[in-house]
Amino acid sequence: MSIGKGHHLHLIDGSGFIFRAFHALPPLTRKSDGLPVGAVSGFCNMLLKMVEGNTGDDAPTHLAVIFDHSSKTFRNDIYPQYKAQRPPLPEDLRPQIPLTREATRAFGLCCIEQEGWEADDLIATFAVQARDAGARVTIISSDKDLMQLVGGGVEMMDGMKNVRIGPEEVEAKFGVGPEKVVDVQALAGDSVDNVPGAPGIGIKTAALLINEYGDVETLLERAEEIKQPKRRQSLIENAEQIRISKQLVTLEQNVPVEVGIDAMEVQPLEAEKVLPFLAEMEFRTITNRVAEKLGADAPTIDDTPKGSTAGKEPDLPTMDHSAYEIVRDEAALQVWIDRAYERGYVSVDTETTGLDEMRAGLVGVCLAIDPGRACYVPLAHVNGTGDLLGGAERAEGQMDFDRALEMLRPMLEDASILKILQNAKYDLKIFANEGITLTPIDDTMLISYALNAGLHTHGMDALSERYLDHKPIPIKDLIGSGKKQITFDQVKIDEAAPYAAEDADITARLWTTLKPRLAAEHVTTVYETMERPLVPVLAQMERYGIKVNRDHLSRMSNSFAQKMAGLEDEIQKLAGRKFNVGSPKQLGEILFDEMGLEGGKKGKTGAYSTGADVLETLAAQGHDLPARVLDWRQLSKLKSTYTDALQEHIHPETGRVHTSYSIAGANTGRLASTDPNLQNIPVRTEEGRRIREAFIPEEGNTLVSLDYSQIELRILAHIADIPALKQAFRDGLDIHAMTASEMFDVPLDEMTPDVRRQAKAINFGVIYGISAFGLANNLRIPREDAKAFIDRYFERFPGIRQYMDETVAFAKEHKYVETLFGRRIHTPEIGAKGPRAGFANRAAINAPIQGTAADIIRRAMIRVPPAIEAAKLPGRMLLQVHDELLFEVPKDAANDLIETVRDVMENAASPAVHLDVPLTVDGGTGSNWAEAH
DNA sequence: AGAGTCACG
DNA sequence: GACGTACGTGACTCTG
Repeated sequence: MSIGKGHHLHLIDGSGFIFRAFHALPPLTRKSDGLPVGAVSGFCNMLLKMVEGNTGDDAPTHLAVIFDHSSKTFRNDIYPQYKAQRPPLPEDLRPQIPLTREATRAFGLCCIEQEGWEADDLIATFAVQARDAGARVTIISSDKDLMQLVGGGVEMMDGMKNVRIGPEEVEAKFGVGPEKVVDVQALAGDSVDNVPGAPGIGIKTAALLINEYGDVETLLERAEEIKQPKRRQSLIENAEQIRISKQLVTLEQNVPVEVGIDAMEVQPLEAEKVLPFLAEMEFRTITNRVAEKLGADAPTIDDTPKGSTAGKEPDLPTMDHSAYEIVRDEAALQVWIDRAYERGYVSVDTETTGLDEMRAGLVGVCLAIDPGRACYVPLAHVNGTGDLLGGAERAEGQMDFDRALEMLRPMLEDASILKILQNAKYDLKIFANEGITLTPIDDTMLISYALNAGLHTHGMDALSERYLDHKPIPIKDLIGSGKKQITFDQVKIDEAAPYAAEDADITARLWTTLKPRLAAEHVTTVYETMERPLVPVLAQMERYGIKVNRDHLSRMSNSFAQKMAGLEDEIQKLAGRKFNVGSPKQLGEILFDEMGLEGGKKGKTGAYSTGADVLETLAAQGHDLPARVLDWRQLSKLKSTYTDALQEHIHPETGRVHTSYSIAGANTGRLASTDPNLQNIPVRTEEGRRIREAFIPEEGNTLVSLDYSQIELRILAHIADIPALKQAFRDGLDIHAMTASEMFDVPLDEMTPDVRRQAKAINFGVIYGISAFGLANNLRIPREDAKAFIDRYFERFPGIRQYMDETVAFAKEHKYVETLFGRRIHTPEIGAKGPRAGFANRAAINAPIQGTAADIIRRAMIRVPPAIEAAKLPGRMLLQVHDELLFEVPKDAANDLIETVRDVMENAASPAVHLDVPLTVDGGTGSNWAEAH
């Protein structure tokens, strides 16, 4: 049924309502776990009123709730300051935002939001579509920006005050009719949204002028005629600003909407959808009211307080592999897509031919609607393994690959359907290969990471066994291992399906179990601001890769090989026999048994230790063999790990190297780079630094490197609250020299490099949870001297000792520590007996510092792509190395890029945290990474 | 598979 | 008083 005459469309301004409910209602938290739900409660009451109150002739036939999607819209391109001064979302409101979406869907209502558009633009578009089709439209909102839409069958209703707003009410407010509202707004401006308007002109004057001249354009053309000098001057001087203001306040009525108004037809309230949601929120009154209205039994609400970690496990149906469906045709797939739309969220998993997203092909897609309801959609399975002549033939019983993706695409890209994944970045990249942008997403791996970093790993198998008490089917059962390993497309569909669908099922179950704990354990903000938004950013960086000069690496490899051969000969001559220089065991025997050198220490395995420190000590005593071995080892390392291995990682089609970042690997919040690790490319030695020369920009471009200066020490100065350090950073002093001066009473202008070096080692030592032994080792000084240094340091900076003690005490009490941004790093080993106690204490001291630095650069990385786009720059972010970001940018835009990114990086802590020390960022450019750094 | 070594922040 | 230690990572090689 198409919308038209006799129909009545209600468009509810969801975002506006949430804010009003949040501020108007007293705070309310869910009894069982403290989750703030006041706004959700107010929102549900409003929805209920909508559903209940609309029974007469005036009842809507169609209804949709519209939400703002993100803050960035075309208006920011026109005017970057638009809504820029808005305070951040209150902490108590943030976790409620997704819940209001859920509430809308639970009430069986159409829930709409769309990337790049404000709710107002969507409302305008739908209102005009419905009006033009001959239907009546009521916009439920009190937002004055929507008043321009009133008239011709469109009216507004203030949902809270229950007041109708027609053309008369609009005129009473603006002094002009609805069609002139934008002109008045353009002149008057709006301080809340940062619309500039004409200074000195308010609504009254604006209305006067518009009534006289008709519209903004005519007014500006004839501005000279205005008698009042102030007004005339303001209009003439601010003409451009007024025109921009009009663009800002004018709602877009032609948004390319993803949902049609026909889909908004009102559905009857379904008890089985709405009651479980209300019960889960623990809204007793509303639950009972709705149950009564529907003639259904009200579900029992269990709101006994749950322990912070011992949340009651949801009752999940048992794993049943035979319940999984294999989807082989369009009709069957459509049923699952419809279910996803009905539910509003869906678990998704992909099966592919390999683990490297840049080379893997999509083999099948799994969907799970709820725990236990999952399917597998085979797409590219083959029979057998193929032969030398070409690929194997396509297996029977699969739907067309492209057709399936075209059917899935709208759902996968639909802003109103949440896609739940385990390790979302992987699937995001696989779908990106097919031109599909998966959004929005939730990631069970990252939910677990936000909750449990430090307690366990966050892979699916580990999470399933831990939280679902279920061991998933091992992939090896299907594809084998070692030489006989096959790829997933060669697995028979009937065998693949239970494994594949199970993964989506497990993901759905993990989400049900873990997601509610985010709010209960107060890490929703961590997840929402530093984990979830990072996924698409990293996916893009990884897919883009960095160009590497193969010839450069190849030449270095050859040169290293020659030098190594020479050293090997020399070493074996010195040893008096042939042996494997790469074998620490053989080397130890040569050095300490055969040559009888002093200092041989056996480790727990009974082998001599031949680490660099041992060899260096021997070399310093004048022994040539260990000195040669050190040289050999350096070359061996550079050759095998870098010049050789890196070449293998150059992608045949892109000519670039595509690393993969693990988001949930490091306990502290740091990223880790793998396959290849691009976070440990040599830089400390001259020889090694030449490897960085192989990392180059595309023709006409340059590499830009921006890195935080001393970020961890700055964070330490802030957290431990050390006035002298904070002041030194504010004054832009050499922090190590200043520390040395303070400790050793040497004036800054008499500082020697060696004294400064010692102070630097102490500064770093503090970050690591200093010990006399560690410092002595590092500086190669007697332990007593190291201890004296540390005592002196604590004496001069007493806050450091206090920070260390307090952090360990906090860890002992809570079994976790926290970064400034609320990231929790669990410290289960704290309080252990024996040598592990020291480890745990130092890790606890280090984690808030390292973790806060990691949080800051994560925040920067999330803000960089939109900032680059807002500045209309062509640059791309390529790599992250803990405190450094590397970019590729056309040469003529390099300076602008540095300016833009530096601003983002230096202000990345704001507004969540105000640091007492400035963050400073150094930038450089070059035709390779060595130059740029 | 684990230990040893060494590259980075 | 002894324990044995700098924090966080990943890749490669040897070895059993």
